[in-house]
This record gives sequence, structure tokens and C-alpha cells, in this order.
Amino acid sequence: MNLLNGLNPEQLAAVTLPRQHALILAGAGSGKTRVLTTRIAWLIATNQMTPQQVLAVTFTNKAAKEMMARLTAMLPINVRGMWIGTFHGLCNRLLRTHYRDAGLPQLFQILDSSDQLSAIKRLLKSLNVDDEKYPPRELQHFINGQKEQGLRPSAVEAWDGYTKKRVELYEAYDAQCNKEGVVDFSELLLRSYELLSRNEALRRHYQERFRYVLVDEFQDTNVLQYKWLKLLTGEEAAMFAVGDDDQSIYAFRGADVGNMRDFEREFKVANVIRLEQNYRSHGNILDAANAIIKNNDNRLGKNLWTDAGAGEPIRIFEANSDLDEARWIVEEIKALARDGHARAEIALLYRSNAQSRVLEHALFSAGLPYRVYGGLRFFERQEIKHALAYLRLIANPDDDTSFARVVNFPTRGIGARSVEQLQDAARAAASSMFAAIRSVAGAGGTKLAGFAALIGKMKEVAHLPLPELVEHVVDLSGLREHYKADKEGQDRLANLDELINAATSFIAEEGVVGAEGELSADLIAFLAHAALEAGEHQAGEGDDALQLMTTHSAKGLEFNVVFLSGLEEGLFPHENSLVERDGLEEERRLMYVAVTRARQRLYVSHAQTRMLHGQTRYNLPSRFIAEIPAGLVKRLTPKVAKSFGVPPRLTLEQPRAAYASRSSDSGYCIGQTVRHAKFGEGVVINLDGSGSDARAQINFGAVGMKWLALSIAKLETV
DNA sequence: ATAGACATTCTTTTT
DNA sequence: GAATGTCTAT
Repeated sequence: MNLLNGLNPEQLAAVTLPRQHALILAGAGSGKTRVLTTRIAWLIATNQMTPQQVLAVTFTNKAAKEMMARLTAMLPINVRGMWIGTFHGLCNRLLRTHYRDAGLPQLFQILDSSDQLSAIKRLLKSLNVDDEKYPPRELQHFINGQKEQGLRPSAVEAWDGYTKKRVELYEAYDAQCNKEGVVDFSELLLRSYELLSRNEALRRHYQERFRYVLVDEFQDTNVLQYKWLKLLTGEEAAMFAVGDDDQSIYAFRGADVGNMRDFEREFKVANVIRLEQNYRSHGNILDAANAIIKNNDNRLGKNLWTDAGAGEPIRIFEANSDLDEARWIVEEIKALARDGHARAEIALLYRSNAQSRVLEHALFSAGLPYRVYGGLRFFERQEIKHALAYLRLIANPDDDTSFARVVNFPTRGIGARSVEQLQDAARAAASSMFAAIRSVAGAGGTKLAGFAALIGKMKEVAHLPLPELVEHVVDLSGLREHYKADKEGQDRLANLDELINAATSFIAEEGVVGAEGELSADLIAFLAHAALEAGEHQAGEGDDALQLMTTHSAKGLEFNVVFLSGLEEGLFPHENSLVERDGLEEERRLMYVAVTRARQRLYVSHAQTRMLHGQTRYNLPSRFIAEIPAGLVKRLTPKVAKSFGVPPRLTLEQPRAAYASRSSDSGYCIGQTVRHAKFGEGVVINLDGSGSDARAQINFGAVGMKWLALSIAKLETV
């Protein structure tokens, strides 16, 4: 059968496995996605199952899409109706179908992480809880952590008062969500898990339906996801789990590699298939990756090999500063481009998003086109979130998070005072803020009624096709006018137009056909889409641009050339990881993932000094560099060694003249006395940045030491 | 009620 | 360096 052509023996064994539980340990670049999709295609093509009988779960929308695209290419089937998707996407589908049984309103809305955070802040405020003692972020982490283990408040073990209080808050948070008809990400999972475990008929239905359950990136599943999979697999279906323990890099958000061992044991997996032949990288790169990961103790064990040649050595570069590093990368890229490398085949990877700035700056000045992945997503931009909040209120006026977001944006004379009154009224009536509007009297009440009328007006056009509805909402809400008046609002205006486009293409791609209700089903689907797929909705997709991203988001991708920058202690491995349990091992796996992204050439660089959080840091080279065998390495020295001069380090021993030169453009110099309206007299002890970014550290004596932005702080010279 | 000035805080990774 | 929060002047 030609589907199976070109598979190696292990891949073939995995693809054609009989209907039994299986664990596939798939190393980086070993053709994991191919195995997964070919297996589905093979099972269908050989009539072992119908397309309806498969459940395939991935972590990212990208992976799900790719799977569907490949399947379409292999088989003449319509993948639209198949249960292939992310955990969250599939749970959403489940809950939309069985909303009543799940105890949810039909039009429940999904909170993304930032919505969740503001919901928590609102909760703490309404309960008068000290947010110093219970930081919202920390509480969010706590709540999600419990949910990801499948624990409702009543099931959480709390021994100390602090935890008890947090559990209480968890309970109150859940109550608030229920009242408002919203669910957060982890709730999607937990809610559908509970739905299926409590409702026997429903569980049977799905267990009988799915004969094959396939899971991608199994090493990234958390406890709840594993339980969810177990439930759906039931007694009859066979679970096919593909994963790589060496690429487990999401423990920080609850992923539990232990699931791989548990799965093997609990499902009595008879044979574990290892895919160890790598089709991606040259030998040296693979050897380096193997050497690095060998330093981890907790491994299931596996060694990648390739029959491609050794290839090029790994190039290591030490820069004086982060700026230097960026400029060096630019020079190398220019040289690569001259040799005919496509820019899109070159990736710049870094550990944390903050590091992209310097690189972007250097690329921009050099006129090299680039594309940054991650960072601010389209649906996370404030103007988009505002527009979506209006749309959500149309669907569900009880969504207080959305309500609070836009009740006074654009400003319409409803201040903090009125909102507070409204919140009190809502609490007294145990209703949503929207429902409590009528009970607020006075001027504030009139304004609020006006807002309610505005939402009402939007509802009147809700039957229109989605793109038109969005357009009306953008206009009626006053968002368009507001950003038009804002001199820096042009980008935001463009994004709002882009939202209308997004609605158009959403309808074209996955529009619900013929839905003619008072509220379009398209709207609900679109809102879910916006929350679940924050979206790679970025320009420049097709261009030949350099690829910039974090090492995390590079997982699953590959490039001919990879630059791995900022390989410094404290940065990579990240300093926070050193105090976390098994943190260093996770960092090392991340390094392993990063290295194995490269096909032909790998650069590794680090800098002696780096600006971070507005401070200069002096970092040692990362321990991971030392873990690469010397025989695989070529150390590079700058071609024009002295041309990238770094400013001299400031030390007390240096003569005053050194300071004078640094200070020239800010108008201040070190040692100068200044007066601040509030802090009084002080002495400049350090200067930093230039132009509008210039800052000064000033010692105000008894008042203390302050860093002030010179463009903002009004300083008098004395 | 609102806008703007300013300080403080918090920085890993993200479905 | 950003994003958020707080304070002050209008």
C-alpha cells in the first residue's frame, strides 16, 4: 500500500500496529507527525475504522491543522467533522453540544488567561481581600493548578490557614464564573471530564464511538488531561500515545512526564516503540544534542542517530555585549544570504521574549525582514479585546468581566464611583452587573442605562452576517471614533479593520451554515475561536523573512540554520529554574529541543554583558555550552574585533572623564546635585540610556535611592 | 469624572 | 522596559 511507502521499520511497525494500547517514543525529527497521520489514514483506508471513530488530540492548533491538512492530502475524505483538535478545542465542542448536562448556559463564554486574572482581581475586591496577602497572579496559578489535577475546592487538602483561605477563594471564584456563565481554560477540561464521568449514558456513547484514541506530544499532558483521555478511551478503544520525554518543557504549567510511565503501567503497554532515526539534522548537531541530554537523570532513554554525514561543526561565539551579539548575528545572516540561504530558513531563538528587542533592533537597522512569533497575539490586543467584549455582551450580558472592561471604554461618563455602586447593587441582588443596572439611581444610573441601551442597539443588529455585526459594533461602541481621535491609534484602527476581515475569513472557513437564530451561531463560534486560538494572525506570513521566536515556541519546527542566542547562566538556564524542583533538567530539555531544531548549521552565542530589566548584567557562559563535546565545536572570533566597542564598565576607579562622556546627551552628569519637587535635593550617582530613555539614579539621602526617567521626572539643577 | 504624571512592580516559558 | 496602579490637578 503506497501510504506506507518510505517508512522505516520502526515507523512502519507503529503505523500498522494492531488495535492495542501503544506508546511511541519519538525523538526529535524522527517523523512523529508523519507516523500519527499515516496511522489514521491507514486505519481508514484499510477499513479498520471510519473517520468518525477516531479521536486525535494535539496541544496546539497548529499541530491539529497540520494533521488535518496531511490527512486531506492522503485520503479523499472530509476532515471537518472528525474529532481532531486540541484538548481545549475538543472540550469546547463537547460542552457546546451538551451544555445542559454540563450545567452551563448555552452561550457560555471562554475566559483567556488575562480575562481570568481580571475576574480574580474583581473577586478579591468584592470580597475585600487583601491582594498583597493573596496576589491575584499567585491565586490564579493556584486555582489552575488544582483544576489541572482534577480537584474541586472540596477535594483540595488544606492544612494551614493560608491554603484554607485560598481554597475558599477558589470556591468563590468558581461561584462567580458560574453566575456569569463563563469558563476558563482549565475549566473546559475539568467540566467536560466531570460531565463524562457523571453521566453514564453520555460516557458510554462516546466510549462506544471512539475506537482509536491518538495523542500527540503526550509528554505535555497534565494529570487532568490524562484522566480525560483514560475516560474517553474506556475499555474498548486503543490509545496510541506519541511523545518524547526529552522534549517535555511544560512542567511549569502542570505537564507531568510521569504520565508516560503511568500510561505504560496502567494500560499494560506491551511494546514501546522507539523512533530513533533522525531525518532532520546532521551528525554533529545530533551528537551535541545527545551529549547534552545525557546529563539528565530522569529519562526513559533513547539515542538519536542519522545516516546523514557529520556536517558542519557547531559554531560558538562569545560577544562582548548583547548589542554586539546582535550585530554579529546580522553580519552572519548577511553572509548566509550571500551564500544563497533563504531567510525563512534561518531562525533566531532565545529563551525569553524580552531578548527579542535587541535582535529586532539590529535586524531592523540592517534592513533585514523578520517575523516575530509569540509576543502579543492578535486577539490579545487591547482594542481587539474591547471589541470582543462588546460582542460577548451581546451574547451574554451577564459576563461581568466583559462588562467591566467596556462599561466605560470609550469613556462615557461612568466613573469608578458608579461602577462601584453597580457592583454593590449586583452583589445585593445576586445578579450580574448588567441586570443590576436598573437599581442604580441618580446621574450614574442614567449613564448606565445609556450603556444598557447601547448593548440593546447592538443586539438589534446581531442577526446580520458576522462581519457586518462586527463592523456595527466597532462603530456603535465608539471604538472607531475613539481611536481615530487618538494620534497613536492608527495601528489600532487597522487592527479593528483586521478583526472584520478575520470575521469574514472565519465565516468562509468554518462558518456555521444556515444558522438563522436571533443570535447567530457564527458569533458564538467566532468568540470561542478568538479565545482558544489567540492566533498567529500576523502580517508577512508569505514573505522571505527571518524567524524569531522563543525556544518554547520553536518546538515542532525545523530550520536549515539556527542561531541560539543568549546562552548565559541565569538566562538559559534561567535563574528561576535553579530553585525549582527538577528545574535544571527541564531547562536542559529545552536546550535539547533548541539544538535539534537545526538541520545543517547551528550557531550558539553568548554575551559578557547584557541589559536586562534596565540593568547591565554580567553573565557567565551557560553550562550547556560546556556540555557540548569540544570535538564538535568551532569557536569563532570576531572578524573585526575592535570595531564593536562596548562602553567601558563603570567602576569607581575610573576617572571622572569617563562619566562626563556618558552624560553629555542627557544634560546631566554624575555627581551633579539636583532638586526634585517631592524628594528634595539629591545627587546623581548613575546615568543610563539616552534620548527619551535616559534615566538617572539619584541618591536623595534620607528619602533613599531612586531611578528616575529624565524625560518624565522634572528635575531642577541646583 | 478624567487625564496625565509618576512610582512601583515584575519580569520564563503558553494551550 | 512595559504594564499596572495610584495620586493629583483640572
